[in-house]
Amino acid sequence: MDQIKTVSTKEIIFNVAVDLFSEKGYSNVSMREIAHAVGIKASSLYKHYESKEDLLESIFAFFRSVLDQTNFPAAGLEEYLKNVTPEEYLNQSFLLFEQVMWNPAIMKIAKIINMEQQRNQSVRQFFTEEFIEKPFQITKYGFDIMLENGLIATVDTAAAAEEYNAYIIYLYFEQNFLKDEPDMEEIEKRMLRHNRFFADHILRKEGK
Amino acid sequence: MDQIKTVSTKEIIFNVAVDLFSEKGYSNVSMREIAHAVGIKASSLYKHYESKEDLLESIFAFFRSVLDQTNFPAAGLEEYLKNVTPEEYLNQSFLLFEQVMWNPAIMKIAKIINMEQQRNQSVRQFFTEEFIEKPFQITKYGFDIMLENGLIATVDTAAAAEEYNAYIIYLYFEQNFLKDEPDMEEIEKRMLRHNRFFADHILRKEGK
DNA sequence: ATTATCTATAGATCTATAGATAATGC
DNA sequence: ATTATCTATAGATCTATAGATAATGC
Repeated sequence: MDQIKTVSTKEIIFNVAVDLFSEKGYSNVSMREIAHAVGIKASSLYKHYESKEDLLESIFAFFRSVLDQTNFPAAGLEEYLKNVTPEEYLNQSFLLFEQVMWNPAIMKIAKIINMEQQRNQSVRQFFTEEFIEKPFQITKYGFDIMLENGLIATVDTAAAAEEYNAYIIYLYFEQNFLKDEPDMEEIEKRMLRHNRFFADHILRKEGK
Repeated sequence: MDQIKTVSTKEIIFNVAVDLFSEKGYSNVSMREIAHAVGIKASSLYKHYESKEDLLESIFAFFRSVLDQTNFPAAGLEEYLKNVTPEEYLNQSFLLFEQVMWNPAIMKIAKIINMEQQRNQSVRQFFTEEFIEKPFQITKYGFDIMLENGLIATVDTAAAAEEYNAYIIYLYFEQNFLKDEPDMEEIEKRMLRHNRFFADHILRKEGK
């Protein structure tokens, strides 16, 4: 039995605000402009959100909740890694990452955070943790396991993990923050090339 | 015969604006606030700059002129490359890059551009060219020469150049856009590690 | 009956200009 | 004499609230 999902006015306001804030920046979007795009008057917005700041905070809260729900499965990783090549593992990891971070709503919010970082230090801190620190830990952990099992060449796994993730974050910066419209096809192509390049030059054992 | 460099009010306004815009974002800084930091009244600003937008444009113009003046010397590169190791070359290139891009004023303006990208597409385009496209061309050119001369391992120089620069841009993003105060010592340390890691794993010829 | 929207508007703030006054340069 | 600053203020715009009116749910 399917249930029809009706979109509440509150949700419409939320989505319109994400669109406009990500395109023009928080300060350059007025409540009147949001209301007009929704199809109501500015004063009516205040029935749904206490203030403009509250609206922004709810966007950040959504971002937090999405990332909080995302747990990259660490359990079973050891077993899994025995049955794949390093390149396959990297490609598989990218699929998980892609679902979360290369998701349209999240990309827009990341753009807002990037523009409005000075406004909310705790959100920027959260973004840094989720986007830089956690991926580093997970990537290093995977490399450590592969190294222990003799599946990859001897390498400084911390340096390798940082180098590996740097490219991904660079790609996000280039495509999501510097371009009007990210090109998902190009992104996937370049990620696959990155994974192959990295697997071939950093991880591959001599003669293999 | 030394000449004392007196700083004009116009220059003071410029510097104060760069500081405030980079800290709070263009839209969150009022002309009154700038004037107060300079020590004059807001109306007096208009003797020096036609408008707030004009002030921002002059900051972007300064950014353009600094980068336009910077020409990485391509002439003589072939000869130079014969007498250094790949790692030494990368370290040397970083010194040039550091002087331009890891310079306090340029870093602040880059931060403004990052925050206000939606405001001025031509500046963002210029930033992309100078920060991503040109460095890629130069880096690839250097790798090509070294490859021709048999100084490095056989490698896809385009992929290698992109990978190499991605880390540098990532580091800029992390330190200049995500942190309050970039740590120059840490940046140099990590750049040197990056160069060594890259030279060892990507460029180094077998058995060398 | 309750909730969502509207009109009208307060009060703050922002950019920019007009014209008076003070400071500077020859 | 010219240039830089000031005071005063116009005119626009922005967030948010008060209270009236319309729409919705039981």
